[in-house]
Amino acid sequence: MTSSGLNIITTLRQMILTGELQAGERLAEIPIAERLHVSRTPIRIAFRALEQEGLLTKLPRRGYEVRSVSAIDIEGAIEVRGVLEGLAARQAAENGLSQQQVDEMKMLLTTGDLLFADAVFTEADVESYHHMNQRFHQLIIEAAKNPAIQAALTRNAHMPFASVNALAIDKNNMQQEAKRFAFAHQQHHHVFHAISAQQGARAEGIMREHAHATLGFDRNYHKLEQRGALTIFSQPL
Amino acid sequence: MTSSGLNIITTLRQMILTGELQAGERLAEIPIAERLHVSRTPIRIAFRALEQEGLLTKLPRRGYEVRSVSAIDIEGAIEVRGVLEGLAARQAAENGLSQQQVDEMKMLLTTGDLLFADAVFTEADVESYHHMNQRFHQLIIEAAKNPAIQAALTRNAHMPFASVNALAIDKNNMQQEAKRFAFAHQQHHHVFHAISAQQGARAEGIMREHAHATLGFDRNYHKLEQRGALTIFSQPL
DNA sequence: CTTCCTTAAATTGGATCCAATAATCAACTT
DNA sequence: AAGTTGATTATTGGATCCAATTTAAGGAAG
Repeated sequence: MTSSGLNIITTLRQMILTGELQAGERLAEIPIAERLHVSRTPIRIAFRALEQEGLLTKLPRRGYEVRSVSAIDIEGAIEVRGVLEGLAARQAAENGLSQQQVDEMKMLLTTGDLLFADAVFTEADVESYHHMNQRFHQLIIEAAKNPAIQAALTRNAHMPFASVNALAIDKNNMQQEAKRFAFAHQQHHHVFHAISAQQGARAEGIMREHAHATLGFDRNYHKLEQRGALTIFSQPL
Repeated sequence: MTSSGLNIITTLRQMILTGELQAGERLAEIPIAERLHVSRTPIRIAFRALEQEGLLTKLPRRGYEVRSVSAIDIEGAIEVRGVLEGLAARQAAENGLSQQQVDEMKMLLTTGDLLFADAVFTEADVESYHHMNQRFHQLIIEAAKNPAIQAALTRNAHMPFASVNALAIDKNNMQQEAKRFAFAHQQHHHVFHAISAQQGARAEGIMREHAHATLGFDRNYHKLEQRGALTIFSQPL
């Protein structure tokens, strides 16, 4: 009885995203199969799926390796997410929000506001913000009613985040980071306002810019990464 | 010795795209395996891959089915492609084209021009245009130097085209169709001009609009489809 | 000491076998 | 006659086996 209640693809994806399997690490079927106490069959399927997701790169006759991405790759993926979520925001504005969606968004925005009401911003707050933020973005994508957006995003979502692991924050400088988060959250308010007012073009523009808030703020995240103090969201702020 | 020189995923993808496997058709592993003279293993891998590509939908305990998409899905996917290729055009403009890329694009544009120089526009011309067009778009994506764009597009490329098969043209009305193609080709010229002039925003705008040329021109393609006179490109015009 | 050739190990790809589970159909009971 | 229950079938998921191929290593010869 293997311990995993969930399927192998999910397990492996988590192992990559959490950094348990490091970027550049070479993966062969048999060792991984033994490590997860399953046979090669599900591993083979998982490797191919993860390759399509962009988390693994196939090496001709040497298995797969965890994809490592450059800063350029990350910036490129952020641009892509920007235009996709921008499109989502515009279509959401065009479609209009349901009352239920409006209510939930207001609730999420208030939740975020409260995080910045306190004087201090802790790592626990980052976690809370992350959950709130994730749901907020998901709501807009749902409101766009365009399944192709979600499809394109899933392909991209994890892509840039295989090499680094977790939140794009400098844990040693939380005061500074709090300002970044607060700014990003202001953009949430503006996006919500634009969508509510059916201002599609404006909503799109804000959302595109908002994508850069993920980590484009200052470009020194490479240094942070090397210091091990960096963590990167697999979802935009 | 299996006959297929190419891999199973490609084979199945072609069968779906050409309509040999029809939209809504239910696919079980064993029958398909026998039909392609391979074992279940490669079929299982292929089904999952094709599911991720968006060509197949999984049915809980009943196998897979060829995804059928609605007109709304198609329009949504066109919007997505619009923003992605728009981004590509903008980044291409920002990066600038190499001399080699300029030369090839000019060559492609000339090739297209010649197709419309004749009085008549034949189905063979459509085929020629298709090849030229595909290369033109690919060149812009390459020039963008953003691998995330290509990744997001592959996920989307086939999505809307599982239900219909081939070219988005009304074969019974080639004169009219020729005008559509000619217009789309003019947009190619404009995009090329904007990119060459490093006008990123303009290049992006034209490209976004150009996506609609794929079939958004007149919205009666549903009727055409029902008449069996419709065919849809798996690449934009 | 270096280089080339031969051989063994590693590794993937495909085929088949076995188990688990859900769907379908038929029979039996009320 | 209809509904329910049980059995059979269909179908997927995982494990193991076999073949093909490539890489790596080691030994022999120059």
